[in-house]
Amino acid sequence: MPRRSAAVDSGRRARTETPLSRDRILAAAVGLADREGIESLSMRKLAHQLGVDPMSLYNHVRDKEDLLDGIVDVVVAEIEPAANGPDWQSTLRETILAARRTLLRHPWAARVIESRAAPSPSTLRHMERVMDIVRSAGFSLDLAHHALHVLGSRVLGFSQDLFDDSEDARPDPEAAALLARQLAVSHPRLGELAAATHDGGLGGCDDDVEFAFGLDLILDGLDRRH
Amino acid sequence: MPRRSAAVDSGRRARTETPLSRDRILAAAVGLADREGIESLSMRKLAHQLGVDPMSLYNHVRDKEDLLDGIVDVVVAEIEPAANGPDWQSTLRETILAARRTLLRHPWAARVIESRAAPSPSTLRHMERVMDIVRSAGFSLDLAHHALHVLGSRVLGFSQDLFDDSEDARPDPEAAALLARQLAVSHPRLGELAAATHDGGLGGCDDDVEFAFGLDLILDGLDRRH
DNA sequence: ACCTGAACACCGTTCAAGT
DNA sequence: ACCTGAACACCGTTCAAGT
Repeated sequence: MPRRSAAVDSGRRARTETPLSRDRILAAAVGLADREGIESLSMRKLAHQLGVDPMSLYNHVRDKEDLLDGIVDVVVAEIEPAANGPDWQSTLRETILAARRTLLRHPWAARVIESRAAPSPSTLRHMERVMDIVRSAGFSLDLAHHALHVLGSRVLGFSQDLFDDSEDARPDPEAAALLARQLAVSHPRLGELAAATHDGGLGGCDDDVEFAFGLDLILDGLDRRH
Repeated sequence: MPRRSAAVDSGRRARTETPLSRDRILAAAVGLADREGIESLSMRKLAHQLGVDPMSLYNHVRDKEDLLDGIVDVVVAEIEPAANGPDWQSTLRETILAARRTLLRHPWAARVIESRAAPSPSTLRHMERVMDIVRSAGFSLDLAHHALHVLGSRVLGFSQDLFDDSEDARPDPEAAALLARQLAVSHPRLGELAAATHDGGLGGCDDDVEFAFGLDLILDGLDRRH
């Protein structure tokens, strides 16, 4: 019975609202991933949310891989181009920080980008911008190439902080202190690090500060090799 | 009928061969992932390969997440510690290259490591080694902390080359040349890069060279800030 | 041309039952 | 203590049928 009423809804929607389209599907998929996490993004749930039969999606999307390619392209296209700064460092820095801001809005996106075999059109456009900045600054083709590699995932705004530092992944203060004391026994070098941070755990660092440190270190290194 | 004979086999095995254990399960899982890829690693296939009922695994492993935690720990434990070199740079370099060699043997491992929320015991041991190298070299706690972050996934041997450069992902030469000409129209900076590489495609770079370039750039940068 | 529903071949895991 | 099988609640996708 809910089945039937859903079918009626979808019939109504198809006539009175915008019909199904690839863009509408991709937008809904991004929204679903933002709201419920990427692991909750299934063809079936996505169809349900659009008020449509699961198989209807396949008229606009080849398969789930194609859907993932599509939402990556949508997200990367959100990265706003940076204005030209006084030197290549500041333009490149702003470009990469703009990418980071976009990726922080879609926390699932970094992982999905990594899982794609090839760059999407918007990703190519973004890489082109990065290459243009360094080539215009006079980098040799070879150094520009190295730059693209060493900047790695930073080009797309994520630095691969391997473990979860997020607020809600942190234990409460006394648990963190206990952990730090235990760590100090078996892993003294990590222990002293944990003891020095604000909350006594291994997390608790400022991601923005760490990202900027790494980015500037790389920009400096490239400048010296330039 | 195959069902029944499998049950008999498993009964036989349980008496004549080593019984099921967490270690045996993890070893089989690593082997399965090595041979057929991580996407083929399911609880059901793993049980089948061990000649055992799927649910038997749950006596030694809490759930699939626990299994993934386990195989990450096994792989990272394979990283051999580096001997002390003449300076901290060479010791750290060798430690990170050792990690890279291990991760290259298990191409699926980098992605699984990234998906874990917290470092495994062997990962902590490895990070402890890295921290010990820089602290023994006189790095301040703060700089050592930054170092761990900026080295990022390189500590575990992967540099996050975002897109597939592998041999078999490369198109044939004439197709690559065509792609390069098309790229040159819409993305001139990427086009000139593609034209300059050996096969005319965007891939075709030497991953080892790129990894070493990035690693040395970071080591130099850390040295200057030291 | 687009949408649908039934069906197939998979998943991970709970639970009650066996030894 | 360990193992098992049936069962549940999911997946992605093929295919034949509808409009």
